[in-house]
Amino acid sequence: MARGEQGKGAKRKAILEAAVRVFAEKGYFGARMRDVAAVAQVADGTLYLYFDSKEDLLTAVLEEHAQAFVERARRDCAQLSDPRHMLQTVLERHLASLEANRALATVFQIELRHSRKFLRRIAKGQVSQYLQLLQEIVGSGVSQGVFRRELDPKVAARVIFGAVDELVTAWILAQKPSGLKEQVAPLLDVLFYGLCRTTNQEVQEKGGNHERTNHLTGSL
Amino acid sequence: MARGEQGKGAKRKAILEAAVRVFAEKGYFGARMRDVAAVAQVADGTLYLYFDSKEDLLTAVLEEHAQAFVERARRDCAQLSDPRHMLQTVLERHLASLEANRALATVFQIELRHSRKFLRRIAKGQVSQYLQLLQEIVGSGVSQGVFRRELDPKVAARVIFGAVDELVTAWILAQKPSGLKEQVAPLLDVLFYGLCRTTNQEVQEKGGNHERTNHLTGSL
DNA sequence: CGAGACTGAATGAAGGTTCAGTCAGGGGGG
DNA sequence: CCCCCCTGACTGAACCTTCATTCAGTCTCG
Repeated sequence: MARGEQGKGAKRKAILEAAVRVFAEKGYFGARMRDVAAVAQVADGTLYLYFDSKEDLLTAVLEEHAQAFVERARRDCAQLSDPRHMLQTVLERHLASLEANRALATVFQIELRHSRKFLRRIAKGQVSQYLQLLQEIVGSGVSQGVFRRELDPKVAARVIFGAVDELVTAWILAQKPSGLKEQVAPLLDVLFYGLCRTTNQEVQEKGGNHERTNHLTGSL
Repeated sequence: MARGEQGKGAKRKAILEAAVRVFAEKGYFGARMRDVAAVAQVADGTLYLYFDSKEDLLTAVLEEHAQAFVERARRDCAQLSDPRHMLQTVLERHLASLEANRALATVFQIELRHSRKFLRRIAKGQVSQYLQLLQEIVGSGVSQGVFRRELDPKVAARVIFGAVDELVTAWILAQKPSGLKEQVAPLLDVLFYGLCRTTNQEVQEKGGNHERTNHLTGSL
């Protein structure tokens, strides 16, 4: 075996990468298995040596990337104690990893939501683990007294997730691919401090203190 | 003419409603035109007397509902002066109208994201108008001094949109359709006041003041 | 030579769209 | 007043394209 240039899973990996590109470009239903095969430089039938079906192929793409992401995010968080840092790290990773692979990002933002079937399957698995992680971060922030006591961690986690998700979708749809990582700062600013001017702040801070975004150096 | 029981556009309307139901149940690509025809109690060919194609049918569903929604939201806002009230009203309407028609909500949350093509078309139109409205609300909040000066209205609008959107998607995917409107309060709580405990609040308010949510009766 | 990886033309199902026909109403002529 | 024909909305069976998937065969390595 190992006819190809490299190791064993090389062909499988090639197919997965081709799938990301083709799914990203045409969408799941618009993508032809033939196209995937062509991009992977493989015969049509070969796809079926590695994946049971088109659906299985998409699922594999989604699950493997999502799983890797959530695992890494968890590992990163384990090293930190301040929930604000955790959130920053996780969101930075989230945006950076999608920014690094626009095709993959497209598949995640668009194809993942394709049908209730896919959404449910993935939502039950990886995405819910991601939400779970966010929820835990919020929860620990609350119990540490860093985050507000009144928060509903479930809703807060969804707000965070939805916000990042929306930024990514906007980035995907934009023709001029501006930076994504750069949006972490303003995003965190809104998430941490909200829209409203606190009554207490009403008078203080007059100057153009636009560097509120650098919160992580202030306290703690 | 007017063979049907009612007025002219009755058949067209029936088809649109049927389309919402079928698209919601099976997804765009899973939906059969035959099913739509059957639900609308109309022959297959009749669909093509009113709509050019399957794609045209989905587009019509999406655009007509979205347009109506944005228009109403704008009208509502025109009656209000406090941007917090505006936000509350708009989000309440958003959640309430989708809660009232789960099938429509499904189409919006899932089918709208089906392909870059649809997403782009709608995103350029109705959705961007919605984002525009949110951005204006944030902007006026900032200039009125109700919202923080440091906000990036564009990012803030996306955060708001993403948050609501995510709540709706979660609701769609949940098998037990719990209330959606009820989530407006905790949502606004997070959006208005953010995650972080303000340093000033550190000491004050100890009691179980879980009614922070009732912000709209406090100041202003 | 055998085993297994790989090929790609052939297959069969599916389903969007078409279009030749049906039918109900109405208007005009007998 | 009745009948007949015309109009056009409506019908739905058939068409035809488009793929996902299969499998009989080829190729290569050990």
